[in-house]
Amino acid sequence: MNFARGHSRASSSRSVLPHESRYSPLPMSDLVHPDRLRKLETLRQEGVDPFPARSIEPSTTNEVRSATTSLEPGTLDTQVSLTVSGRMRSPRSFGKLIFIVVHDRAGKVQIALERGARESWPGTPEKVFQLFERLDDGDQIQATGRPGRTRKGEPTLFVDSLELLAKALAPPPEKWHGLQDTDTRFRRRYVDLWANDGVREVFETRAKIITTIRHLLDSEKYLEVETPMLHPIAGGATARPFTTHHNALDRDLYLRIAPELYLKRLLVGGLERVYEVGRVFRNEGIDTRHNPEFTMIEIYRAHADYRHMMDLVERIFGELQKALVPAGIMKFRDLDVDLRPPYRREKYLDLFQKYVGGDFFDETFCKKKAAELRIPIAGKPPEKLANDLFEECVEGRLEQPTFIIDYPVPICPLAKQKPDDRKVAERFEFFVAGMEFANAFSELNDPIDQAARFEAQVATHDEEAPAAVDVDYVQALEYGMPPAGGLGIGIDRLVMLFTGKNSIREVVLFPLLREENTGAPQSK
RNA sequence: GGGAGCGUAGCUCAGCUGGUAGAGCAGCGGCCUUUUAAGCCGUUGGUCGUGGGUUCGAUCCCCACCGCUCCCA
Repeated sequence: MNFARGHSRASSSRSVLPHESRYSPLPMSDLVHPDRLRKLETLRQEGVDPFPARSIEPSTTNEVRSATTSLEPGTLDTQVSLTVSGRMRSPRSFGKLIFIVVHDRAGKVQIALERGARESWPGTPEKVFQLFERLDDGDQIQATGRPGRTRKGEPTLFVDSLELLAKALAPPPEKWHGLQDTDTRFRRRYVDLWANDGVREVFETRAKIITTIRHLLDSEKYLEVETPMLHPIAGGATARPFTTHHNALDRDLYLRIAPELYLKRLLVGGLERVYEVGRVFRNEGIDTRHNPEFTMIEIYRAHADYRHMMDLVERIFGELQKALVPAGIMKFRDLDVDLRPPYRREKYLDLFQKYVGGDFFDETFCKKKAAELRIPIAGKPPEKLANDLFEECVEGRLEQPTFIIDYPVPICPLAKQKPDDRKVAERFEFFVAGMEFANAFSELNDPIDQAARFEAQVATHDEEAPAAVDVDYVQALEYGMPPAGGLGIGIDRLVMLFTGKNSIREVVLFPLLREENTGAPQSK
């Protein structure tokens, strides 16, 4: 789409391209700036490659700063020569003195071109000033020079030599406000990451969350595995799958909606403690809490049940809290959330009684209450309606970390019943600030029971139910799966919590967006 | 799915009950050796999201559509 617009710009009266015959057929975006192209051409004519093949391994901006810590303002250390590379921002020219900020992965540092010699230093060569005339805000550059401090004390690299590493033909966003438009931010995440403060930190935190969990599980002797993303039958959760097609096999496949059934096959295989961090795909709407592809971690442990998984959640959240929220208490959506374990454990039916004000299994009560709350009743099975009441009346009130335990059996198709109370299943969900973060149960391992539940699911012909019974999975159970606890945690939500972001799009690097569009009506 | 708001220069935003558009930053031409949102003088740049309607005349009013944000389901 940009291609077409690029063409139209190139052929319009306001052409950006200096040598139209040479450039206009190229599918450049319309962000390419004519002045920048002109400078690029000038550099080429002067024998400077605006996109050189390589650069040297530089010091980080941090290391340059460190080299200045013991220096007095207004001095520089001529005994040291450092090279720093990155994106130049905010060039400020005083004619004989130029300041530039260089951004790299570690942060930023100021560099200075200074015309005229000091006693100890000959100053920046004239040809560097000439090169500067061809540079623009946003270019990738590499500077070598002496660490020092300005009169105001700002750590600064005083430049001996300067190279262009890559010309930026598209201008960067405004230096103070950055990119504000959310849509553009996510479409051009490669700009958002350096043009807006705090964006990169979100993804650094994201990586830290995942490695923290990995380290914990590895230390507890779990094996990290990778199971198929292409599934013959989309099972292990209730959701509509994406469909795809394998040409050689001439067969439809589904992108996985959960890794669960493969991970439990591995329990049958004797691996006993396994986990997988990975993407799952659910063909549903897009909003601030849902992206069609998102990241889950699922953890299975043989000879354990849901109580062990609750303890594991406390260890995981405890580690994350220690690593990311040393104070223990953090703000999330105006709530002060205390993340220090242990966490409250409340029975589902008790919470139902307390907040909904009746009995889960009392259909008459539930219908009356639903009508009061204007929750749609039509066509819903009684347990679904009762659970809707629960979600409406209870979940939002669970501000501090809370385990909801012992769910009614009818809403737990994959969990074992409690031996001493057949009405409830060994299942919990973990809530913080009204949001669900984990879901776990004592896993069903009776192949006969499992086959019957699959069949019942398929018989509903619901769009979110599997289209066929996963006979291979039932067969796996026929070989005997040890008693096991299973746990799933939504990574994106975790990142939202620990970075204080309200939208999943803020914590996914490239969230799915609608097609970019000129606004013209679509032909149907 | 429902409600509210938004879409104007590369970026951030103004634009009064309707008279075909402005600022700051960026760019370009100057001046400037201590800035860090540098400053000063001058200046280029717009299909006002798209399409239709009302009107002598629409960025503004109406309708539809596209996209984004927030709230609700």
